[in-house]
Amino acid sequence: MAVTMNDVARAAGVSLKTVSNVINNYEFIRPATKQRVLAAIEELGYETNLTARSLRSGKTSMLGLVLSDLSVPYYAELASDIMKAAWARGYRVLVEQSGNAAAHEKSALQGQFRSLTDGLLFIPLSLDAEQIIQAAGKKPLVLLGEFVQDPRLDMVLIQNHEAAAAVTAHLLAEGRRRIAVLGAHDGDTTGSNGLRLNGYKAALAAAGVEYDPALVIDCEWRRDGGADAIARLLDSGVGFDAVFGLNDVVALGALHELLVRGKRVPDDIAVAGFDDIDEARFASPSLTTVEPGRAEIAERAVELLINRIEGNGSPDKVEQTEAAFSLRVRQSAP
Amino acid sequence: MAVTMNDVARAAGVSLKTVSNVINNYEFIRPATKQRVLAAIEELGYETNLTARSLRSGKTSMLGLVLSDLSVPYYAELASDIMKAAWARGYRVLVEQSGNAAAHEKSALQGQFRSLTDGLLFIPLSLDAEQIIQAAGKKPLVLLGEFVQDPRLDMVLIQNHEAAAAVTAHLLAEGRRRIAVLGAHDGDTTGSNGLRLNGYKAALAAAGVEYDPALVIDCEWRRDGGADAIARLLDSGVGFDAVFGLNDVVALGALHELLVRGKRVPDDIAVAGFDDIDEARFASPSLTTVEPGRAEIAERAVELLINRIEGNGSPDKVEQTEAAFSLRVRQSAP
DNA sequence: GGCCTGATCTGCAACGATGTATTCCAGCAA
DNA sequence: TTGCTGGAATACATCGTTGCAGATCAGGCC
Repeated sequence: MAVTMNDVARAAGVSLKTVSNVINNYEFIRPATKQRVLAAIEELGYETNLTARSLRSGKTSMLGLVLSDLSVPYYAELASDIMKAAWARGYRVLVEQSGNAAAHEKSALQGQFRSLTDGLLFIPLSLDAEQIIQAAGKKPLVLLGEFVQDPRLDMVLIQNHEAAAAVTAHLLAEGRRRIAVLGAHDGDTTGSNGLRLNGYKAALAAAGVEYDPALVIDCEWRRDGGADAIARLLDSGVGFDAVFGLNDVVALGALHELLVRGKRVPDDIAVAGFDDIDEARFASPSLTTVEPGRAEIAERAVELLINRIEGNGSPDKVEQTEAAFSLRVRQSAP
Repeated sequence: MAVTMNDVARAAGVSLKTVSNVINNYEFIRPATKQRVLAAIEELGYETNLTARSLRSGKTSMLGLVLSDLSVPYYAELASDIMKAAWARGYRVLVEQSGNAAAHEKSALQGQFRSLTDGLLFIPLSLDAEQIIQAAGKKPLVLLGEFVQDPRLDMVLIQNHEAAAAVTAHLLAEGRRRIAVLGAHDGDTTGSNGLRLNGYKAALAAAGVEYDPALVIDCEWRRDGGADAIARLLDSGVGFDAVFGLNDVVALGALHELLVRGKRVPDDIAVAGFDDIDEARFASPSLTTVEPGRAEIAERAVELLINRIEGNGSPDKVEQTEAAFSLRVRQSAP
């Protein structure tokens, strides 16, 4: 079997507990003893059994990350950043794909998944704040600001409204007046879709341009969703001179379909997205979009969660921070 | 604190071990007792402590997945598939990003990461077979057939050679004769780069077309790598009428740069890739590529690894399977 | 010398589950 | 009645660590 602390202790001629103390950097250990223990560890090739440590200490040094699906580029890139940030602080990340199913999200919040982690980073898509508060246990939980907003929960937010307004304002400044929105339903007011739609409306209003519900097309936030949506819009005969995809893959799907249909981008129709995934820079034409502060979100969320876990900071004060966004103007909407 | 088996046992008026037996579906339990225990579990909201179970049983029900970076689309999509396949069999996946660093890969093979998992799925990029065998412990290990090939190791392979040959043959059949290759060095013979390059050479030879080392440009397997590489090629003045990016992002980076430079694709230059990431279908023009059997790879690798873990199948026989690939002809090289 | 202090190290219990061995008991054959 | 069988439940040890309380010992001070 594997080498245990007991073996190391025997080899070094000290007690098991002293080995434990050495490993945990206990202050009062004679240098000579420490050397002896470290030598024995080296010689035997001892590795701490993390499972046993977890059981005893009640900590797993793992953060849970709940998102819909890693095959969504924005989430994959965010997950990568989060894992690096966690790694740098001595934590690992266990990813759970909810597939955007409410039941699955709920089980991730309370089930055994929870017991494997010291805290959760959660990108809710189906559950609302009330359900989250209901389902969540006592362990630290930080929401990543996509859909849900609530004063009772720690979260790191995207400036959905402001960023969407900035994109829209940019399109308006270019002279576009009929800007289609893909990925929201006319009535939406909450969630990323609603918040971004409202940002869009606000920018229109600020520019004195009339809001036309016929330009708002709902779709799945996927490439094929964007392609379908723009196809429907084209077929409907409603006129438009720009497209704002509420995320990049929707915009890219739409861009593809526009080009297939022989539209010139940006000459006939400008296209803009939201997320600034790596792909946006290399699309043809490259995609104008908004960078929501992904690196900052990952960094802050991990930091906040770990502070909660380790009991740093003010425990009673709910922390809500917003990441800084920035517009990335590229060829699709120069 | 959390509810333990002991609490459940007390509530149900049975011994702790009986609760354990119920949970583990032990055969001989009176239905009435089982009911009582289940009721108590329900009432108290008991959840198995997986850490304790792991310590006692020596199994974590977690698979490790070591890859370079989740922000690489192919890996993200593969990881998503793998997680679903594992989930369906009652396992979770713990992802470790090696960042393509040998030291990091090595530590993932032997370090504490290993002790958290029952087995490892490994996509080696820096280590060779010898190093892997040296570093790997006794726990099950399945390589995902990207770079390394060795008769001593379990693995699920991509048909790098054949698939690359198929792509090349397709370009040749179109009448292309000067096909640039991006992502390999002229001398490469091993690894995905070498194997794919060899497939390319074989297809050229089969068609009686001369191999020109000047058309082989090495680069990082990233979008910007592909863009840089094609820029260098264009600047060098070497003539070419097609580009084979050894993976999709390289091809897409090249495609972007070609269009920026005013080349018409596919009229002036055809472009093909390798991987069939979702993005390939929606690029403009859409990217001709080869689907390496990603879903099958994920499924088989997980199945094989779990069989190893659970001791099914023939333990002495090294398992090596190849996934079926298929060419996806799209606009960039019709 | 006796006592106190603080550095250093040790022993034991405990985290929450499972494996093994054992007990208990009803049913049935002898 | 006795003995046996096998279903059903249990007791106890155990996985490898860490927390806690305590033991040991040298040095300083009265």
